[in-house]
Amino acid sequence: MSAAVTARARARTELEREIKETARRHLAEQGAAALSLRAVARELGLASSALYRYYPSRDALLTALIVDAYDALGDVAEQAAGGPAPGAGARWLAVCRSVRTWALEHRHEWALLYGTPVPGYAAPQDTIGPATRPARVLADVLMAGVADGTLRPPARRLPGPRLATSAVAGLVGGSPAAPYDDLLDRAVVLLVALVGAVSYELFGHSRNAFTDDAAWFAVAMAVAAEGVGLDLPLG
Amino acid sequence: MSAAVTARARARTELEREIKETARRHLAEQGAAALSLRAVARELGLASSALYRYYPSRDALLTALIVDAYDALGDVAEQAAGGPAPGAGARWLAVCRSVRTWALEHRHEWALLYGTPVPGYAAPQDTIGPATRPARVLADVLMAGVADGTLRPPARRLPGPRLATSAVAGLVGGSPAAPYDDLLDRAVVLLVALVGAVSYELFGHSRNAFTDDAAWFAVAMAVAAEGVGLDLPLG
DNA sequence: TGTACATCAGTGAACGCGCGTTCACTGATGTAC
DNA sequence: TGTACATCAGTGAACGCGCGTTCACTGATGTAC
Repeated sequence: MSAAVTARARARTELEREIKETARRHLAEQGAAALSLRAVARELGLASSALYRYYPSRDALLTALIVDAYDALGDVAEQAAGGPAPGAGARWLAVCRSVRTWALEHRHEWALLYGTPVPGYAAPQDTIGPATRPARVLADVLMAGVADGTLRPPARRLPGPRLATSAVAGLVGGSPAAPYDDLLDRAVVLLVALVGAVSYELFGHSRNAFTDDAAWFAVAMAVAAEGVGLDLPLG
Repeated sequence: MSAAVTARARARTELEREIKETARRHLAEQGAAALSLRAVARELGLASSALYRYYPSRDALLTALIVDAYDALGDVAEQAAGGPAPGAGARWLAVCRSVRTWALEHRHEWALLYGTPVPGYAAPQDTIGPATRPARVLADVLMAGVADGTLRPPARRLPGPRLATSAVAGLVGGSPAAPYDDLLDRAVVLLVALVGAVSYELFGHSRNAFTDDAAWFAVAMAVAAEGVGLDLPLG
């Protein structure tokens, strides 16, 4: 047997998939703290020790789930940004809405990405790339907005030195020129408002505060965007 | 013996304090998930069962810590709001800074309040009052800003119906009149931006993004406040 | 094509750990007369 | 002031639970000649 892929290799790939899928379901139902290798093995009818042929530790499995979650969220955001909406404001609003929807459908995965860090767990290198995808999406939308004029320059320049590092500037291919030279410092507020608003709702802090959470979310994104020179098309 | 307070009662009060203090320290060092009754009892030289004379369950102890944390944060925010800074913008910036400072000094307590909800733990009634204190502080600052004219009315009215419920309106003593009639919908963005920015930094998402986290935080609060008609005095 | 050997997935028992909670108990503290 | 009784803080053993990880093993799958 050597038909490019052996039966053993196929079985391995398949079980690898099943393990991750089961783990993801447990994560979705109980949260990261309750994710246990033994429980996953039990459900798959395996000895718990068998999982160590696939992941060297619980943390490794968790890392795989984190990377997948960042990628799923990144896909959703990129797709929304690439939609037909005209202008940076409309595109950003579409991104925000898609992120919120994904978060509502994947509460525990959202918590894993943006909630309290799992104690004792240090995110390894592999997560860094996927984690910056939403920021990249924002960067692209804003740069397009600068290019097509749908991003207003700020009314006045922020005082003091610029604060965004070259890591941030790298996302937009270098620091923008005047009159947008304080754009990077401003822009991260959009990310913070997005993540903050979603977490605020998801973690239960806006309970009983609004008659329509989805509508308020859009308002919040629009209000935050005003400070960045972006007009989000409401209603 | 009945000198108003018996020796037994004094001992009880004292031990109650020690339990909470020890629990709070464990929480601060390890996070909520790692908080264990047995560990607290061990450190105090007690049998673990002894704690049940003081708290009927682990969750009850956790609730006490949550209430205390909300109150500590509320104290800090109220004090900052009552400071000498003139105008709503300066006062709100002072509040934001004090909240951030408290959060940096009490990371796990912040996570307990605004991070991922503890799975299986349902916040009881007792936490609701203390939890709304920061919102009350914001409400007071804004109302003072309306009164003294340091809060700009918005350039244009938000489209659609108002979304804030009467629970929110209650914080400012009823819905504000024109031209501030969409103020409540806008204002919650300040809260979301504050909590969002602090969590973003604390949970590690802004690592390597800024040369000066404290300075950027102020910028972020100022940018968010522009959409609410509030000028924060930077630099 | 057939055989000898190497690889590797999965097993099951074990180690060592810590947890929340219950319960019958003891002995000290407080109270009523 | 002294005695009889009630209250209550704290004990220590036990119940029942689940976890991550290691290790020597077996038997099937794959490979080289």
